[in-house]
Amino acid sequence: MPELPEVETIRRQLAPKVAGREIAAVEIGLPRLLKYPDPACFLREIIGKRIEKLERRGKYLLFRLTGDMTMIIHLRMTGRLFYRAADTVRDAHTHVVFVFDNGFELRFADMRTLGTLCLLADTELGKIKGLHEMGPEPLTAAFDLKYFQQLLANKKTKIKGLLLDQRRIGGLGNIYVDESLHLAGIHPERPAGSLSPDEISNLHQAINTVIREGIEHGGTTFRDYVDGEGKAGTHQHHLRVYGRKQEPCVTCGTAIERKEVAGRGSYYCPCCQK
DNA sequence: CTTGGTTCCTGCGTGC
DNA sequence: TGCACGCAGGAACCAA
Repeated sequence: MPELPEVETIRRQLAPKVAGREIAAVEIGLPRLLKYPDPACFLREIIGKRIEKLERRGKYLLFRLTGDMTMIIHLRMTGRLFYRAADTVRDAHTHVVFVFDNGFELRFADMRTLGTLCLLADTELGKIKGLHEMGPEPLTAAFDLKYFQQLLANKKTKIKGLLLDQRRIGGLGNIYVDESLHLAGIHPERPAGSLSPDEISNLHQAINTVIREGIEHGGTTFRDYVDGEGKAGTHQHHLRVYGRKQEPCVTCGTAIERKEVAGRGSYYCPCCQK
């Protein structure tokens, strides 16, 4: 499942390839993935546009186009983007193909088809609520300790649920939240407001650490994620708890437990996460 | 303000 | 070997 480090890896890899490319044609195999505008309008607007640069905000990819327009892609669970020569065999579940002016294509493939594509004028980007209302991201100046302290203060909600809320912090998903909580030694069900100042500081640092490590390792390939060339990341070899049910904790050797918290499968060490 | 449930979707693991 | 079932979960949405 692509979270901030996976989407950033894709962005870094695709950016130099798609920047400057003109979109000569688009093949829409599964129209319902185009959430806005309707497919006919989408086609009419995007043909002939050039990609000026590729940006990312949280888990969204932003294709900045000529004519002050932006195409927004969210990969959700199993979405993938591939930059491939037009004469190569298409990957399974390829649903939308952007044909460039240089013999290459950008292909959107998605096994579960939960991913979304939108095309908007820059002035109407506010229509994408998840983007517009997104909180600050780890590793940015806005996500400082003071912001994080205020975020947790007096909150009764479980810390895991709070960390997953994109309106509060942008880009975290299930894997990196579990990793952050383990690194900081905090149980996922702790009420957010119950964390001590030291715990808040440790967790803040842990979030930045796991996100930085995730990016350095080219993302986590737990099941489906691959980058723009179809290559797996390597961070799965560095996971501390996620997916390690009944395996020994890397810190204390206690068997890792799995439990549903905030509606998500959650892994934690019952010994070092209190 | 909050939390919890539902929906979307399909490959795969499990159990019989 | 085959089949039914339920799980995986990001985010929008709704109800309480």
